[in-house]
Amino acid sequence: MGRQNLLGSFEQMVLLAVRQVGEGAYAPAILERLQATMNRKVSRGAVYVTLDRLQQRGLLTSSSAPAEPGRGGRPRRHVQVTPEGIQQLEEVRAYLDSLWDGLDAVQED
Amino acid sequence: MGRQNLLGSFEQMVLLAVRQVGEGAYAPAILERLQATMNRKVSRGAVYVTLDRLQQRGLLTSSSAPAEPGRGGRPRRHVQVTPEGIQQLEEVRAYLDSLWDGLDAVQED
DNA sequence: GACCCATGTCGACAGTGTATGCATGGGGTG
DNA sequence: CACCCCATGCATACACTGTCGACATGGGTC
Repeated sequence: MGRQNLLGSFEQMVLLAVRQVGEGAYAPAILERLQATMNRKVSRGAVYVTLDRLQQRGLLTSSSAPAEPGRGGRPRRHVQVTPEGIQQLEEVRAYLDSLWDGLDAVQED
Repeated sequence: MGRQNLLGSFEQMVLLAVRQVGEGAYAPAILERLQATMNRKVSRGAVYVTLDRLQQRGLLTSSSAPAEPGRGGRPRRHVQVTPEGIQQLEEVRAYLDSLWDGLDAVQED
């Protein structure tokens, strides 16, 4: 069983975007942040599905915000990264950092 | 077609491990490096398959080394990351760095 | 040549990445 | 207040990645 899975690349980015957006983080805002960073289109569905899966794994929690005033729409789903989520983010980063170590200097060839 | 895919987490790690091992990089050595870094078991198959896929995408090249002396075995398959591979590694890292920006400082809450 | 070890390759299946399209809930407008 | 519209969210589908276990191959050793 791969129950010790690493976060995927996109999952990491979504979690990080959630943290960056902060307080009222919800899908559309996260999406925008992602697109701005990666400089390319990201589909809404991709974000929602990833958010769902992350939540099922306990890496983030969500709460339904009581509908925004102004232009209508369904109540927003606010998400927040859990400590566990933060921990996993840091874990992957540590691995990558460790593997990058020493590689920046010598750009072979 | 998702032909503009990001490197997955594991793919990144494999590519980085290849670069770290350097010259005679081949699966078992890469595997060992990976396990040491992640501090957990990684199956040999996972490494080989990933190496294959990465090669098919042109992110690394391989050459069959004329069998090692000493204790027998099949000829080793030496791999090397291509410039394109390096570029993609840097791209993902840039995105992640960008998203991490500002999150280390304030761990309030 | 029987056995063993180091490598490499296959095939299968779960998990992640991504897109398209449907569902829902209010706000305007006539 | 019926309808259209827009902002969100959700569901489905399918390709790509992550992982494993088992099988294949090629040389040493005895």
